[in-house]
Amino acid sequence: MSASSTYEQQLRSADLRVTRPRVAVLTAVHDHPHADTDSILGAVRADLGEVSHQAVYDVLKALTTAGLLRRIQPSGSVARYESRIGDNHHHVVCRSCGVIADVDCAVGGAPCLTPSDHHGFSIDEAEVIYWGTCSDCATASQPTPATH
Amino acid sequence: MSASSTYEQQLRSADLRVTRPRVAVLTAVHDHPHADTDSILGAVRADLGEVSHQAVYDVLKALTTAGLLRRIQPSGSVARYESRIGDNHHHVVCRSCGVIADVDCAVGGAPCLTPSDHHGFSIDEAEVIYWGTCSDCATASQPTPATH
DNA sequence: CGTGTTGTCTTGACTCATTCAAGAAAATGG
DNA sequence: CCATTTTCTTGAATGAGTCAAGACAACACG
Repeated sequence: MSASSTYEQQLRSADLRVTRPRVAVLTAVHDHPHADTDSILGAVRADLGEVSHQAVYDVLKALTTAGLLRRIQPSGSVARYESRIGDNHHHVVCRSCGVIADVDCAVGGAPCLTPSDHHGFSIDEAEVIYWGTCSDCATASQPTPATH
Repeated sequence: MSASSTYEQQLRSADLRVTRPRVAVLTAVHDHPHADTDSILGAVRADLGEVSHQAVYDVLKALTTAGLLRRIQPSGSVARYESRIGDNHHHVVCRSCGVIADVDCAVGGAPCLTPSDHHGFSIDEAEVIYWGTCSDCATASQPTPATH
C-alpha cells in the first residue's frame, strides 16, 4: 500500500474530505519538516502540477485546525509547518540562518509547563523556542575558536 | 528629576544618541507593555506630535539590538515590545483575544532551558510561550462553568 | 451508477506590517 | 560654533497572508 493511503486515512479520521491537494500537502510537510508555505506550495506543484496558493493556504489551515499539522512561527520568520505532533517536542532556531531543528524536552514530561502564576488563564499548550547559532553558522563566522 | 532622564541615561549607556523619538518610544513601551508597533507609534505621536512610522521602526530595532527592549511575536500576531528584560520571564497568550501577560518560570532558574540534544547549536536564550484562554474570554464564551 | 448537496479549489484583487532608498535634519565631539 | 556621523522624513515598494465569488469535485443517498 502506498504512503499516500496513510495520509488518506488521516484525513478521513479527521472528518476531512480527501482531495489531491490535501494529500500532496500532507506528503510535502512529512517530507520537508519546518518548511514554509512557499516551499510547500512548490513541493505540491512539483507533485500535482498547477495548484493555487490559496488552496495551499486553505489546506494548511484546515489541517492545522484538525490537528494533523502544527504551525510554528518563530519571530522574524514566516509560518512553517511540521507533521510531528502531540509529543511535546520543541525547537531550536538559528539566529543567523534561521534553520530549525527539533529537540525533546530535557526534563521528561512537562516541567516548566506549569507557570507559577497563570493570571487566570487556562493554559493548554506550552511552546518552547531555543535561540542560538547552528554549528554551520558558528564555523562560518568564527573559523578559529578563540583560545587566548 | 524626570522619568525621561532615566531613559536618557539608558540610551547613553547603550551608546545610542539621545533623541526625542527614542525617549518617547522607551516611555511608550514602559507605559504599555506588550504593545504593537502601531500602538507605540500612536503613543509617540500623542507625546511628540507627528513622527514618521519609519522612525519608530528604526528606533525599535535600535533599542532591541542594544538590549533595552525585547521583541516578542507570538504566531499570528504582529511584533510587540516590552521593557522588562534580562529576568527570564515568559508569556501567556490568549488564543481568543490575543492578550499577553507575563509569567515567571515555575521552576526557579532555567530548568527546561537546556535541551537534551542541542544538535550542535550553541543556545543563548530559551523563549517560552504558554497558549490558553484568558479569564475574560473564558467567561464570555462559557458563562456558566459546566458542573454537570 | 447517477444525482444533489456541501465543502473545496481557482482566480484575481486587496490589505497591511515591514522594509528600502535618498535626502534633510539633528546630535555629539572638537 | 562647526564638522561629522547618525537619525529622521518622505515616499515608494515588497510580500505574506486574506477576502470574495464562482467553478468544480467529493461524498451520501437513492
